[in-house]
Amino acid sequence: MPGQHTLDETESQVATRLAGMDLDFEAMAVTANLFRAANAARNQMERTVLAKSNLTWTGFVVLWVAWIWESAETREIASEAGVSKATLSGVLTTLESRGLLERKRGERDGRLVTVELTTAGKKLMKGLFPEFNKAERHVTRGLDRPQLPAIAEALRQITQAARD
Amino acid sequence: MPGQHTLDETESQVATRLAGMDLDFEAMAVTANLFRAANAARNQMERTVLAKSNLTWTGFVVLWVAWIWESAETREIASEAGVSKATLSGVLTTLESRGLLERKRGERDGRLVTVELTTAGKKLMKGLFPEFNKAERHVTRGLDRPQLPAIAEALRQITQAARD
DNA sequence: TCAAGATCGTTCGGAACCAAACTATCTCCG
DNA sequence: CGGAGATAGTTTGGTTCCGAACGATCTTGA
Repeated sequence: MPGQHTLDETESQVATRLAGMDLDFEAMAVTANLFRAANAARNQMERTVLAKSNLTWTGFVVLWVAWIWESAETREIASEAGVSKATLSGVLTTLESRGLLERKRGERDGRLVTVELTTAGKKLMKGLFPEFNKAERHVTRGLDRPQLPAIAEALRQITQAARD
Repeated sequence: MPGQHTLDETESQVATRLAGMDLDFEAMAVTANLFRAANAARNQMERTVLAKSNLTWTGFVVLWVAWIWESAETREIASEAGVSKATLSGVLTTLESRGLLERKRGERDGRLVTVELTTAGKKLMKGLFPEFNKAERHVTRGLDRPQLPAIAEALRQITQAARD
């Protein structure tokens, strides 16, 4: 497959190309591989799990958050899903039109909108999530099992550090 | 800030909500935090580094790949940047119209297109990348320094495992 | 040599994405 | 009270994003 570089090739090219500059190469390696890993995992899961249900990544995440919290306010969902409220608004419209969730105006506070899965939405998630989890196991299969919690914790630290 | 959950709250809600199901919770924690971390880091860097140069994330990554490899074929760039060739085509048009790079038809193979940064593009990257690296250091500052290479390696493993 | 098939980048249609502007609602305090 | 300001979600305008269909170019094998 010409034109394809291995991870090693890329990283050594980076090292030579940037040699002499005052850079933190270890931090660079962590973030570069963070994005690569997230991207590769996301693509893999879109292809193998989500495509057959005709769901986008964001659509799935939104459904997931609403499913986990039984019922959630939109700004919670936006925050958990990592999208802007503008994006969420559109995605909710899409999912609502497919009958997977419902919007409900807040009764106590008329500005708020609460999201709840429909029966069809719940059914979909119940069937889909175990498959999704299989894919999660698949993409982490190269890691030492006992190492897993430490890696999750390191990633939490990055999330924390990036939030300010 | 009502409607905001901490990471801990979210994860414990997940645990109770999915209790009893036959799931790999440790793999789940790794991937969930992988996406959270990548998202948070990306948003942080877009805001603090890229916004002032009016660059999108993908635009920056594309420039970065072409910069590192001096000159690159589009399918390389698409692969490294983690976007489809369709997306790349549009992004290249945008960046080309801003005078940051140039497309060149392959001479030996008329199907190929090679991308090269213009002087302006090189100058931009030379000034921008050190700042970008500062942000990389920033988002990894919560990690134990000696641990960094191991984390990068774990992320490489995930990338590898997700590629099939 | 020259069709059949592979491979490349672009185009197309539709969803996702965001910042900024906007509407509606609530809160606070004079 | 009631208006000023804060907060919530939607709309708008413009880019990014992808799969699928498409032309153009190269490769292969009879």
